Amino acid sequence: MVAEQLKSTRQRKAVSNILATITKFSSAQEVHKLLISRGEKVGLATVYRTLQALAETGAIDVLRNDDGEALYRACSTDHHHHLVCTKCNKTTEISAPEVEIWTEKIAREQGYLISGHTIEVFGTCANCR
Amino acid sequence: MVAEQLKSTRQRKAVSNILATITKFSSAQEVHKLLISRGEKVGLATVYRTLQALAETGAIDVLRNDDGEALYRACSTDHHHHLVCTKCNKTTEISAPEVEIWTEKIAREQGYLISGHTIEVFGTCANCR
DNA sequence: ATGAGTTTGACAATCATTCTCATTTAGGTT
DNA sequence: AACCTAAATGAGAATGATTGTCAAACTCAT
Repeated sequence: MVAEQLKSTRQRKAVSNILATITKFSSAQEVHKLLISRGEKVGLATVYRTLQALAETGAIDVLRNDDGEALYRACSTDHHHHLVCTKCNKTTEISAPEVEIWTEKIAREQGYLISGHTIEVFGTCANCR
Repeated sequence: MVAEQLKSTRQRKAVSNILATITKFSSAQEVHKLLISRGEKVGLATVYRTLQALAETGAIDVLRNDDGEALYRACSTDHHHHLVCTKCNKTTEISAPEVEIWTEKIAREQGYLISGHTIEVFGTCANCR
């Protein structure tokens, strides 16, 4: 299990740059369209690969919408969760130390070895009300 | 918006019966295979439709695995969350009043009108360790 | 500048899920 | 019991996100 070294390419920079300007969770398809509309030439498969790679390193966050599509967003690097607007996908990061602790406790009680958890809160943001 | 009345069909009963015997989250495809292997003649599309219908009424729970596939399971009807084994998909229901409260608080602080939330804890169960 | 290993892109291939529509059925009505 | 009509089913086509393929282009240490 050797650590992968990601090479710095024009395409990867473009994806990272776009992500830095978006505050909502976006699908690979959306990111790709944005890139194209900006005049960046990047293949769709490359966008998929880049987003997945970034997600694996923890550089960006992933979640699934109701249709099972993967949505990505650049976030702070420390552990946190999300408050997501179901209308516009706008996202607010939230942290919840107490919930983390609860999670650990529950798992231990049931004999599980925790590998991760998902906590997303969905609703309508102030703007979309 | 008139309430739909679901007719009682052989196929729907078969799906419900199978679900009652499964304690892990299963995909529509898996449920379909199980039905077939039991000699039940049910179309794949019907399994999909039935599972979705059941999920909509809240009769069964849905969640998405890492690949974005929808997984279903018959659960208790009151509000709860899940501890899911990532190896075998075995599931333990958990309830978390304190987390519900926290959820409400956070949303209110951020001006969101909550529509729902997802809390799933993933790990390896005692058997799969 | 060079070479090995990565990455990319165009497009084909997957695969879960949904759609279509002709045929069958459930459940209420005579 | 035969009838009616909306709902449900099934077989297969269609969709659409995601992944695989592989030759060509690129990165980066030397």
